Amino acid sequence: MDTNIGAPAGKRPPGGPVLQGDLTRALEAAFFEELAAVGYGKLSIEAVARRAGAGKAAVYRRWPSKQAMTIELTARAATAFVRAPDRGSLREDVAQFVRDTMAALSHPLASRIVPDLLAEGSRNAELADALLTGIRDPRRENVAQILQRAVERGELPEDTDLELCLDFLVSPTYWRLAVIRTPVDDDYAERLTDKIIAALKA
Amino acid sequence: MDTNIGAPAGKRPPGGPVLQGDLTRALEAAFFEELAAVGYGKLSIEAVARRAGAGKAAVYRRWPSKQAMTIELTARAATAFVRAPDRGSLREDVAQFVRDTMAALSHPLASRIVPDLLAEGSRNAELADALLTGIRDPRRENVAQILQRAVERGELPEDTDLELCLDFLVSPTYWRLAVIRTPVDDDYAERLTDKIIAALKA
DNA sequence: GCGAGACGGAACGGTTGCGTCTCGACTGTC
DNA sequence: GACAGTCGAGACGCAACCGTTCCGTCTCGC
Repeated sequence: MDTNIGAPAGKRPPGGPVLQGDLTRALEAAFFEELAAVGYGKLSIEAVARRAGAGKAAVYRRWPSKQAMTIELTARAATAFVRAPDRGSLREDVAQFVRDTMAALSHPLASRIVPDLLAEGSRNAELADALLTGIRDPRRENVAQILQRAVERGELPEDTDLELCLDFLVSPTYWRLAVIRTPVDDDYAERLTDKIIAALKA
Repeated sequence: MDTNIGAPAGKRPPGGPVLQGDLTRALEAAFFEELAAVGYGKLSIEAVARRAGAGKAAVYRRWPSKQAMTIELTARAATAFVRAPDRGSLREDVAQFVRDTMAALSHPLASRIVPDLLAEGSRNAELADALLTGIRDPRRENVAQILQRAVERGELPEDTDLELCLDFLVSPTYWRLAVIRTPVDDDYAERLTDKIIAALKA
């Protein structure tokens, strides 16, 4: 299974001791697999090391705690998915955004990990902060650009309610793939896009 | 804090030994509080008993396991929120549904517990089954009635995509209150209703 | 007011994970 | 080829929780 969420890591930290990059990557993959398998609450460092075929010390040499490991790795993984280039029209921008979101949430690990971390965020302020600034804010900004471009093109009215429209752009896809976990096809994406645009314009 | 999610319980099981109803209710309240505080994965029977000021045996006398306790209590709590009476028009039906959903998800315990259990459901098939048949299916049926009534009134076309419309009815509210956890006001509910209806009709 | 049994509390042996530490083995650099 | 540092493995003491069992007390229905 593809467990490579986000960018690979080399030897880190830059000025510190030389850790084996292969092992670092193996630990990162093991972390995400374990996180998807048991959830943040029951995730143990021991299990991550075991899954990677490593000793516990190899983990503690790289990250001081489960929370620090989670924050660093998820933040890095999330930023790999941020971009929303201008495709010329609101219809195409939204369609592409929906496809991108579906692709991200169709990842078998991501669709289990994301809801779990969000739920954990409601009880763990530091983790919530990291998720907000590392994932929600950049995504939100990108999505806002889609709407702003549409306003400039005259496809949406000047007084468009950005806040509300942002919710509409993401929520149906998230609901479908990460909450009720029902698979989608290309046709669904098309029909969903039509309805989203109708909502944005209302 | 109001921790009374769902209906109260008397002495149960009906034909079994006589358990103290007050204690049963205290244990149920403690269960939901603990579930909201630490999540399903880290919830321990010891902590529930401790929170209720009871011995562990008092819990095990009532429920054989954490999973059984969760399934019984959440299913009971959820069915307390199921109804969608005909209010005469699609606009009013949707507005009421949005208000009901917001009220349910604004409960400080529910907004933490629901996402947590849904995330847990992705790794626990039995729990997922219970949530689906106990919560999703009845809710889904009720929401479908709103749409069917609208079709009969001629407010929606005959070939309305029920599946897709169902997603649109719930997802923005869930997203807002349970995922990004941003409070809403009455005005937000009104504007949200308008956009939902625009999406349904598209 | 009697007896059954539920009550809070505490202890049982067993499991799991914590974070630290110590092995001997291996690796990469100079 | 010497040496510093990482490697897998796992033992360490500590803590939490598991589900069960036993106290002595108290509550309830009869």
